[in-house]
This record gives sequence, C-alpha cells and structure tokens, in this order.
Amino acid sequence: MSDSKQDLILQGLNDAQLEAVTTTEGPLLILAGAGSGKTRVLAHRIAYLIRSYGVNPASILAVTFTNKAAGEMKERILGLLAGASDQEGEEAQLHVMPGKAPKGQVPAMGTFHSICAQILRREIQHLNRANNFVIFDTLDQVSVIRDLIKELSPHSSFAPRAVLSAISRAKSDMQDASEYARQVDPNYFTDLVAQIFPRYEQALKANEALDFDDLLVLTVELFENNPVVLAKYHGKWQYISIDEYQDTNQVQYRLAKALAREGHNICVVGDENQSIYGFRGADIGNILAFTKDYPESKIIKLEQNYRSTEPILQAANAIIQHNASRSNKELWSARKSGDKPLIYEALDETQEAKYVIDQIKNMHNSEKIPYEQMAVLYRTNAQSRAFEEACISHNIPYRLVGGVKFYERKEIKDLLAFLRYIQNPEEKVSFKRIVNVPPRGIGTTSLREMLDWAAQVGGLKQAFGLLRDSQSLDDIPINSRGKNALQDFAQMLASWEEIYRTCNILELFDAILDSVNYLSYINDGTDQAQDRFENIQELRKVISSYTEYGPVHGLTIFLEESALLTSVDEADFHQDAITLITMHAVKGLEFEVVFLAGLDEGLFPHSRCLDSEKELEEERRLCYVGITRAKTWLYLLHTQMRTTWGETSPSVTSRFLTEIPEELVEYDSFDEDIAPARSAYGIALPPKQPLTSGQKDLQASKQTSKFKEGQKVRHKSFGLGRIVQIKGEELSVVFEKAGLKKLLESLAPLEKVDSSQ
DNA sequence: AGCGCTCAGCTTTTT
DNA sequence: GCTGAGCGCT
Repeated sequence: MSDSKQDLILQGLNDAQLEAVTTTEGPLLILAGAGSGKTRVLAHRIAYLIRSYGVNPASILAVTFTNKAAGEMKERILGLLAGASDQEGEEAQLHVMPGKAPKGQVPAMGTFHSICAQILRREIQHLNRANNFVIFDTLDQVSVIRDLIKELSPHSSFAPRAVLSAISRAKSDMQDASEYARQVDPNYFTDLVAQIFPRYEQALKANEALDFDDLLVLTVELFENNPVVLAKYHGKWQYISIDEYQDTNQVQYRLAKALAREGHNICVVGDENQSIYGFRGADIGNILAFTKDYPESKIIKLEQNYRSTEPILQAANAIIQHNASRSNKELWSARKSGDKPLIYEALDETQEAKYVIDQIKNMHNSEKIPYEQMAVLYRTNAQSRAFEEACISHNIPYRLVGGVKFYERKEIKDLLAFLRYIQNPEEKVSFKRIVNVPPRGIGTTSLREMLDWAAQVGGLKQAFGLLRDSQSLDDIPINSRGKNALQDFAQMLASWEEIYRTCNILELFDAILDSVNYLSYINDGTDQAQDRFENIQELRKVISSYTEYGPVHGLTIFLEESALLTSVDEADFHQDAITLITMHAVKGLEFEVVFLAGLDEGLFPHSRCLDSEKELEEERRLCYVGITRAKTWLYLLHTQMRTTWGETSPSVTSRFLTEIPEELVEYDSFDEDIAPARSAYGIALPPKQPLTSGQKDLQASKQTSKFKEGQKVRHKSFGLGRIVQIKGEELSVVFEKAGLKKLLESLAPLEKVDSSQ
C-alpha cells in the first residue's frame, strides 16, 4: 500500500467527511444532509478499509437503496483502489448486481432484498422451505389475494391491493397472522384481512414462493433462531454499512441488529428530513434509536451541501421549517449565488407539460444543458402521461422511471412465467398463467380438474409425471379433451426441463418461444404487436447476458435479479434523455435542472395525507427531497385546473408553495390578477381543436356570469378568495382561509374586489 | 373453449 | 382515460 494511493482516498474531503471515512471501528452514525456527499463518503470509507486496514473486501457488507447505487459504488471503490481519479462523470454500469460480481474478493453490496434473497437461496432449508423458491411480485401477490377474497368473502368489494398492503405492513412490522389478528382493531375490513392473512401465507408456502417481505422476515427468523447460521454470517461480514437508514422498517432494523455482532463495526447513514417511506413501515425512530442501541457510537454530521445553490437550499429549508419534527441540521452551500426558484402557474396539466418542455428546449439550445441533466418530478405516476405526450410531440428524448414496469408487461410476464414454472414446478400462479398460453384447449374446467387431481397425487410435478408415464390414463379424473391437451403440455414441459438441466438459459428461452410459437401468438396485426415483439427482443438480450452461468444456476440468478430490480435499476440511463420520475424514486439522484410538477393541494400533498399531521409531514419531507435534487435551476409548477379520470376540477395551490417566503422565489410572467396561463389559453386551444366538455362549459359560462375566472372576490363569511372556475351558475372559489368552495352565483354573498388593493 | 364487449375501479408513494 | 375482470355470445 503506497502513501500516494492512500492520499488519493482521503483527498478532497472536508473535515467531517474525513472523520467519517477514517472512523472504521465501532458503531458510527453519519447524519448526512441532502447533497452532502454521503455516497462519496461511503465509497471512500470502504476503499480506505481495504487499502489502509487490509480488510478483506469479502468481509464488507454495504446495503444500498437501489441496485444501481450498489453498482455505482462498486465502480467508485474499484476506481479508488486502482488509483483512478474519483471525479464525477463515471459511467454508471447497469445490471451490476451482487450475484453478477466478477470472481475474486469484492464487498457484498445490494439492497436489503437482494442480499437476503442470496442468503436464503443458500440457507432456507434450515427453515424447511425449498431452495428453488420463486419470488412473487405485486401482481402475483394480488392474484393470490384476489382468489382468497373470492373464496372467503365472495361479495365483499375490498380491493385486493388494500388487503395486500395491510398484510405487507404487518409483515414488515414482524407480525404474523395470529399476532395481526390479536393486535388490530377489529372491523369489517381487518376481520377479512385476518382471515386472508394465514391463508395467504399457506398459499405462498404451497407454491414454494416468497414475497418481498418474506425475503426480509425469513432472514431475520433464520438469524434469530439459528445461531450456527448467524455465526457463519458474523464471521463473513465484519464491516457493515447501511445507506438511507432513516427509511428502514422494523424487519430491516432487526436484520441490521442481528448482523452487527460484538465488534459492532456498523456504520449507518441517513437524514431524518428525507424519510419518505413511512407508508411501507419505515420508522424514523430507528435512526434516532441508533445511539441508544449502541451507546458507544460516534455521531458525525455532514452539513455542507455540494450540490445546490444557496437560493435552492433556502427554499428547501423554508419548507422543512414547517415540520414540527425535523432534524436540527443546517445545510449550507458554498455556491452562494444562483437563480431563485421560479414559480409558474399553468392553466392545466397539458399547459404545465408544454411549459416544461418549452423550458427544456430552451435550456438545451441556449444554455447547452444536456437532456440527461434535466428531470421532471411528480407525486404520482399518473402525472407522467402529460409529460410523455408533450415529449413525443416535441421530439424530446425522455426516460420514464417507474410506472408500468418492463417486467410487468403481459408478454414479459408470460415468458417469465414459463421460466419460473420450469425452475419451480409446484408454483401454481405461473402454472395457471401459462398452461393455456397460447390457447391449447385447457379451459377453466380442465384446469380445475387438473389442480384437484394434482393435490391428491402429491403435487403438480408428480401429476405431470403420471400423465406422461401412466399405463391407464382412464383413472385420471380429467375430461378426455383436457387430458389430451395436458398430456401434450406435459411432453413439452419434459423437454424444457431437459434443456434446463443441460443447456444455458438463452437456449431454454429460445426453445420455449419456439415450441409454443409465442411470437406468432403475439403477432395479432395490431400496433401493440410491434411493441411486444421489441419487448421480447429486449428480454432476450438481457437473458443472453446470463448464459455464462451455465444451466440451472443462470436461470436462478436471472429470475432473482429481475424480480428485485428497483424502478431506477430498470431505467436506461445511457442515452441523453430527460428523466420523468416520482419524487419517491428520485431519492439519491441529482440534476442541473429540476421541474417539480403538480404543486396542487390534494395532489401534492396528496389528498390521502391531508387529515394526518404525521403523513403531512412526510409529504413535506418528500417535497424537500424533490427540491434538493436540483443543482442550479429549480422550477415549481402548479395549475388552475386538472383532469383526473376524465373529470376536470379546479386546483388549489399547494401549501408547500405558499410556505416559501415570497422574497425567495420568482414568478414567470405571473400577474397578480390575470394569470399568464389565461392569456395563453386562446393561443394554446385554437377553436379548431375539439373541446372537452369542461372547456365547453368554460366557454359558455363566459357570457353569462358577471364574474370572470381569475377574479378576486370577497365572501361574507369565507373572506378573500379567487374564482378558479365558472360552470354556468356554479362558481368554484378558492378562499385564502377556507380553501375551495363551490357556490351558486345567484345565492352566494360574493362581491368583486378591486385588483389594485 | 374462446373471443370480444362492457363496466368498474382506479392513483399515492415501492421492494 | 386506462386496464382487467366478468359475462354473454359463437
């Protein structure tokens, strides 16, 4: 180890960062504000451990928030160790995941879920479960729960997803079905959940499947009940770091605790102000409890922000000030000068998108900002649509993060189901999906008969064996037509299983495509067919990168990694394109230019969070996360009206916007009384275009009302407000104190207010 | 058995 | 305004 290389690792760090990097022994809590260089610190710290302490890389475990982050950190560390410069602009390597690490000694890195999956793949037999378990994604879970609801409460109208999230919440709090039933407030809904919960767990077991929560829960169970296995991993991982610790839930917390053995070389990094996953059980309490759990722990605060300009930070700080509970860190930036955040009020979401795209074009052409340095952030995935359409019509390249995921598309799920079923022949969700795809004459009746019979003879695998080999098929209780079709299917299965055992995953994939004629099944002559075809080619390309693992193992690794990809992992960051992304998924990323769209009450903060102060504060932290993604330019957007589910209704400016003092922001051509979007209205919607019913109403209303939209008014009891929409007699008015009210013009005690006052 | 049409629910956020 | 479950027709 040369001094110059060690210098490189410590070079360019500020005092606090330096201390964090060189504090290697004992528990360490790093409170790292947004943009304070925590990723850099973590990478340098690991490089330092290896280079200066001679720690074996294989005895280091780093838990990251996405697999992409793990890949990037791995690159950085390798760069540092190789003596390369650690400057920005490293190529992010996609699909670098723990299972695919090159041979040799490397740290274990990945999300909690992917690390646990790997542990369970080796150890789950200690819990009497099958090693070839499949991982159920949300759609698989919903399908199981839908069946159970139908069975247990055929006429109930509860959404499977609501039941699922109740179960998932319980599991991430380490409650099993009976504990849930004991502890929950009984009502009609929770009674149903309590009934479904144990059946759902049984169904998973019967399918030899694990859901996302199981990966964590079972690993904790394994560690807490099996000292020998735990000792093995204690021996393996001496140095542990966990990123985004403020977003760990109860299971993850228990996992971290179990792993940090006597040496307590555990380093956690987090920021209370960026805790945004409370809805899935994350508990800020975990980061606060760290110093209690480890009394000898050291705390280091990183308070210098290297990312954003001071005006952007001021806006972020102004908003977070409104949270009663917040961390007392004061972020500061050396980038003192810069543009203030720019607020723009659009007429509706279409105009909002148009404005954003115009600005993006502008920035790209005149400021020479590459597209990849610009991002549009929003609260809900549904908002992406308007931006996608605007990008398409203005020829702006974009990448959509999240939304309908690649691996959730029908054709991809189909083909994955074939692979999954081959890996695990007892898994019925996949089986049901593929048994009649493409249609081969196995309908609901035959399927039911097959499943019933399989249950009697000891499982699907057994049943298919009998179907192939049996001398007297007459004994098999399936109608003859279905039986023939199932027999043919059994033959196909047998040939795939042979290929599975002897050939690589690509050969298996091609054999399936070929023997079921999947491509011609997909090709129905519609526009979608081409998309589907391309998706299949894309899938084939991904699969071809797993051939090196050989038979059996290649399929296991591929299925595991594809199931555990995060939305950020899935996105292609290689081309110069703007990013469309939710504020949840954007955590950890940064851009020169950030557009925060949809700052309307009910959307952001979301209506479901309005009646709980706790959830409202989480929304505010989400806003803080969004703002602090911006390095140099920040746009804050809201609308006057918005269309959801084909219904147009007036919007109310988000409280988050009004929480920023006026002197900290600027307005884009915003006139106090006549909003700019109104003047753009005529230009943007020439009469040639067909009008929606809402717009027609708006037009019609203009002649009859004595008020104008945008008009300031005073109401006898509600006080000052502004008219946002006129539909005939009905006025929608947003009051400063009372919020949105719908009033009848002929009855409401309303008077115009002079705009000059 | 399989296709196509209609209607309902949907949108918080994610592994 | 979209997806997908369910029903009815062939």
